[in-house]
Amino acid sequence: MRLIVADCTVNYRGRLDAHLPRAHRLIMIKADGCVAIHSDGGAYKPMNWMTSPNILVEEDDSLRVTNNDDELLEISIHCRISDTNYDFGDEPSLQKDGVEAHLQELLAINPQEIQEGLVLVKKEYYTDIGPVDLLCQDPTGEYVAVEIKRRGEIDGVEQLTRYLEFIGKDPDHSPVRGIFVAQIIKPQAKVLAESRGIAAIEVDYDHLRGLRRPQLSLF
Amino acid sequence: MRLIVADCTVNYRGRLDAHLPRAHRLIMIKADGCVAIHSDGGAYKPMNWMTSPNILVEEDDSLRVTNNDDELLEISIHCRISDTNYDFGDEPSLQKDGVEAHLQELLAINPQEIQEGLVLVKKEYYTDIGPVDLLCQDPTGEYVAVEIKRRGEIDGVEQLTRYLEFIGKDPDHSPVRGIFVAQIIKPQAKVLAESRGIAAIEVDYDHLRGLRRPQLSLF
DNA sequence: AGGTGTATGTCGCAT
DNA sequence: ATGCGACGTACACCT
Repeated sequence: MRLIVADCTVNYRGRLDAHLPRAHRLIMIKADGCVAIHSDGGAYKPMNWMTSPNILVEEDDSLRVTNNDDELLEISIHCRISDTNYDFGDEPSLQKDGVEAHLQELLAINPQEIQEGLVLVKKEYYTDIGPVDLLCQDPTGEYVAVEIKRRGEIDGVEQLTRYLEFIGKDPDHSPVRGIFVAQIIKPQAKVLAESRGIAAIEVDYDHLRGLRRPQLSLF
Repeated sequence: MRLIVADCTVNYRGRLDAHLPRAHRLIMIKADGCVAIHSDGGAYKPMNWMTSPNILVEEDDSLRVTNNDDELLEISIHCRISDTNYDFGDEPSLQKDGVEAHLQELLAINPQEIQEGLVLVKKEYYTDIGPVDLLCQDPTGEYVAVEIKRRGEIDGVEQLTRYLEFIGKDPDHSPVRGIFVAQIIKPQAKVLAESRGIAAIEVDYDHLRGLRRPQLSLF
């Protein structure tokens, strides 16, 4: 990783045009070639950048970065304050846990936690318009499309509505009803869902995590 | 801006749990207090971070960053390779051109560029479910809701559909039809829009920028 | 504080 | 390559 601290002016031309007037900034060039320009405030994200792959042409007083989408990042360096290079070696992989995927797994194993009697037919059921999180059947044999979110908002209801519209046209899986599942569901999303005949159900992640395997039926 | 290059281990606990095994990385602490941990590859964005405002507690061999949402970023420093601090002074503001807001302004001045005879009623017409980009009227007096995107995709059509549904219920602005405007509209979005009776119209930003004022009518 | 929309969103996965 | 959904999305702006 190369870190250049410099007094510089920056222009970007591509998906939009952007101009950074002259000031002191950090220019970060990573091993994969991506370039980012950070100011000292505002946000953790850079003010300007160019992702990899790209072509970097360096001169004494400038860096010109281009990619194959005709985007251009041009850095004029008025004064170089520092310019250091570090070898970081290998990066061991980042480990993450606890996102929607996990919630989906837990509910796939325990669909009865969504609604009494639900049985899983297919996890990640791929339709032409996108994947349905869980396709289930209820005790009457009716199909149930389940959309799972960490936080339930309006766009999730829209998404499930599209799936229901699509699956409803498929005679093999029709009739079908929808259930919108999330840890927390916003009032608007709840209203929209119910106005469309979609059940909105909140589930507790910690409770689900406690269930290692399907609950044994008492009957 | 403070830049620490160090051999470190990182843990984040909050909206998810994440763990970064021991390796060499850059720790960036900006003037506003936000903290970001960058590896040397992958992307311009940090592997882990904590936005401002937060509370940073520093010890010889660790940084502990917490915020008021009970999120925790914990950096154990095994070996400090460098630790430097820079004063960047003021950051003059970033200037951007070509974002949706500009497209919206240009079309608000020249609604006839969307469709012959359109007249602007209100820019950013706020409804209870969100702002409609442009509310216009056509020569017959019918209301026209215009949704503007840089790139036209399905979610934009959904958005406009919600607005139309809502405005349609308002006797003062009913009947209403919709127009979906973008520089480029994806085929699926075009199909979805037209299946809902919404016109999908592509406009040229550079052409619009050339029109400083409304075109004079020839008639 | 909460809701909604934008972003040079980025990223990953399936088709 | 394109389509689609998730993201610790972050962020600005309006009610």
